[in-house]
Amino acid sequence: MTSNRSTGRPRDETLDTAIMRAAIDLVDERGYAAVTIDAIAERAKTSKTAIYRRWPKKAAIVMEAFLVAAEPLITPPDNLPFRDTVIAQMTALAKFFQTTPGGRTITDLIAVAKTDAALADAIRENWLIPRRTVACAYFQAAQKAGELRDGIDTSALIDALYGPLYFRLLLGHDAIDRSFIEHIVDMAMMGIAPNQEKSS
Amino acid sequence: MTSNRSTGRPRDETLDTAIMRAAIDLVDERGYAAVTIDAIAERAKTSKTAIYRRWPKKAAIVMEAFLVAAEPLITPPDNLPFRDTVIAQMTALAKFFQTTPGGRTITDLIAVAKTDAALADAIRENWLIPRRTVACAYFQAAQKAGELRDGIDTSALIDALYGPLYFRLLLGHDAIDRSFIEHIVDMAMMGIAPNQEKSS
Amino acid sequence: MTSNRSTGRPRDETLDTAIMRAAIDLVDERGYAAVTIDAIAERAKTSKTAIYRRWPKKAAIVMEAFLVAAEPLITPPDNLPFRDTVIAQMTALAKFFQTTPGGRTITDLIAVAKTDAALADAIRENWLIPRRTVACAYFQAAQKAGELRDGIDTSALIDALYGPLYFRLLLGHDAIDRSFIEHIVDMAMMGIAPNQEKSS
Amino acid sequence: MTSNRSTGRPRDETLDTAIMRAAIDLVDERGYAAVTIDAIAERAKTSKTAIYRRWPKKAAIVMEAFLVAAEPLITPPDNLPFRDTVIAQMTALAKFFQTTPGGRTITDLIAVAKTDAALADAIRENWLIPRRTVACAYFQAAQKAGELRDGIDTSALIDALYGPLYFRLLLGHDAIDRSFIEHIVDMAMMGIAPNQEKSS
DNA sequence: CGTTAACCGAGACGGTACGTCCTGTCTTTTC
DNA sequence: GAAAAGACAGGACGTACCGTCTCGGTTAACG
Repeated sequence: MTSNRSTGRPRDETLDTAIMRAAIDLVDERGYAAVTIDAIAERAKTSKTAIYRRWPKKAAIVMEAFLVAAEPLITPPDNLPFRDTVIAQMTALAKFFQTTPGGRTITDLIAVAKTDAALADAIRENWLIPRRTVACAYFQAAQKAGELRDGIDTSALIDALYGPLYFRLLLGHDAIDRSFIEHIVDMAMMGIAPNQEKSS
Repeated sequence: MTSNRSTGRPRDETLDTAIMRAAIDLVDERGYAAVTIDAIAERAKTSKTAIYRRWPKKAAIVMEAFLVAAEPLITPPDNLPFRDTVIAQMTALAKFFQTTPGGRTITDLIAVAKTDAALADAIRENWLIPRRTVACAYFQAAQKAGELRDGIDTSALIDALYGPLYFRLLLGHDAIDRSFIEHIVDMAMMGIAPNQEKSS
Repeated sequence: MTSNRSTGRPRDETLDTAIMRAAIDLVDERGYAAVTIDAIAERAKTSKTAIYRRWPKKAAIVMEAFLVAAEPLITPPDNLPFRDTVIAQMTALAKFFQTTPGGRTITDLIAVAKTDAALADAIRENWLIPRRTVACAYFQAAQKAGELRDGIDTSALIDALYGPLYFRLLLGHDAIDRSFIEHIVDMAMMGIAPNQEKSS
Repeated sequence: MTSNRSTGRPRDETLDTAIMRAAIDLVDERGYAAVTIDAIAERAKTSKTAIYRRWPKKAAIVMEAFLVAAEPLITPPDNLPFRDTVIAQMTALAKFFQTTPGGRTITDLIAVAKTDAALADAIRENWLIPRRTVACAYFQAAQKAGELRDGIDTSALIDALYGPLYFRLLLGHDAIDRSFIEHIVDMAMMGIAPNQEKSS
């Protein structure tokens, strides 16, 4: 046990959420780099001390706030057809990224993670891997059910589907809309589907 | 011609390259965030003045240095078969990203671009779009030659191929090796190839 | 009471004096213009932040340091004869100017004050006027006691006595010694003394 | 002979005056410290090069400009009474200091001279000593003519008269007007005049 | 029911980098 | 060879944040 601290003034737990709320709002308003700890403290009507007592650095606050803001893991419903399930999942993710303060934050975090190994680990372990695990399970089930041809690397498949989405999100060179998602899925699908024949 | 300024001491053009060289080396050694303008000036044996006369901020120096380093990368598509050509291009890009100082820099630039609109524009216009244009032309030629089935959005195709690559590059959750590239290409290929037949 | 600020970490008051000490020593060693804020911070073993929190500019630091150094200089006029009192005061001032770090500083301050109205005000209000007020009171008492002839403008008298002293101090064209002070006083005295008669 | 340079483009002698004019005007407008060499060059519609070819530093330009602007040495007319002559000389000096750009500059020069020994020398040799020499001669003649009592140190007398004037000029604590000058002269006079008697 | 210990706010602390400004020198073309 | 234009190295400026610290003052559970 790390601490069974019993005496002393207990932490004000409303502060945790107030700080994360302030952090994620400010990041959404100004962009990650332009947000200072002082500004977060001011917005949350608290002090730097209270913040540093909870998190070691800005990235950690924003990371936790992002995870809280993120939708809980959704296991894909089994009843829909394969294509519809994949499109629904990708659409939900795109919507989260594009319409919520928390979602817009992930790109900043990914960006900063390039110079912050601890943050990179946190993103992978708390965001990426859980989602990949779910997706992987779904695809392997589909594979077993004969919906995917043999020889598909499910890990590469996940990247083939979600990679383009993150790519446009991070580079911003083109829209992430229904049409784009369908194109990506269909291009993958027809390669994934078994039983295809080709004339050379 | 941008300027026909004739009087006054001309700029020392060796300084331009010296500064960019220093910048990109330092970024490679210490990481983008840890590099200061003073350090660049010292490494390039010049002064901050000379640097600020040329570029408005660190990102601009590094961006130009990156572009110079990446210049020789554009290889005209050769006469190989479609699949080989695509794999060769992607492999070359992956190699640039992973083995050269300039290449390792792009992720930092993409990161910073999230809070620097001018840099984001610069990346799109000077790096991304030129490459996409070349790729687009290649794919459209292939389409005309009957190597792609109808209905393929070449823009989405580019993202389907390169998106996964950038995705792993930026998130670092898995390796970018020969096998991965082949998986991505093959998944795309088999959906792209015309004349396929499927039994549902 | 200047402030009843109660919260927050209190200022380290030893820093105030350490900074002023460093400032005035450096000015004495190198001359006002050659002293930098960084050098003061280094000498005082503190940071620029701490200095700028207290004073807005170099002149303000040095001004306050000068005043602190000059504080003990104000000696109440004693019971000596008029001429002796005046000579004693002028000698004390000359000695302060010529032999102490703080005293040598005043000329630099007067210099800078020519392009710094706030400093000029500070010098007048905190240095010049207090001393003139004391001197003025002394001369008016003497006037009442019949030691000065009527029609003497005490303000002009002060300038007549101290003006030559500052003049030589600032221009440095000649020595400020006992003999000079006596000459000045005697020239003034004989014009000031009422009812004087002289035999050639 | 220093140089009988015959070849090459001759110096543009109008530039000398243009630069000095610009320098002294700018000092008058903004104060010595706020004037930069670049600003002088711009105002004089010339370049820094041309300035540095002529003078080694800002102080030297301004010093020479001041001397040019200063009235030529005036030997006091013999025909006036002693008191009138002295008052006329002091009034002329006060007027120069207070109403002309050049005159307002001297205080800045004296100020800067405290940290510039070469300038201090220049001021003494080119401004102060010539004037003191003339005044000294005048007072010694007066002394011989019996207008001054014995034992007067003419050097101290000059300081007693002009010191208060420079003092008010430099400190700016009070006006330099006709009344002030008369007070100073009269206080000195009555001490200087031999054999004087006073009623009441 | 007082002690105790951690919390809270406010803000000072040492430190680092910033981007600007000025200095005095230099390098080039033009006159 | 001077003039003009402007680039050059160097160095101080004053500002902004960082992450740490020191205060006076809560706020509960423990004893």
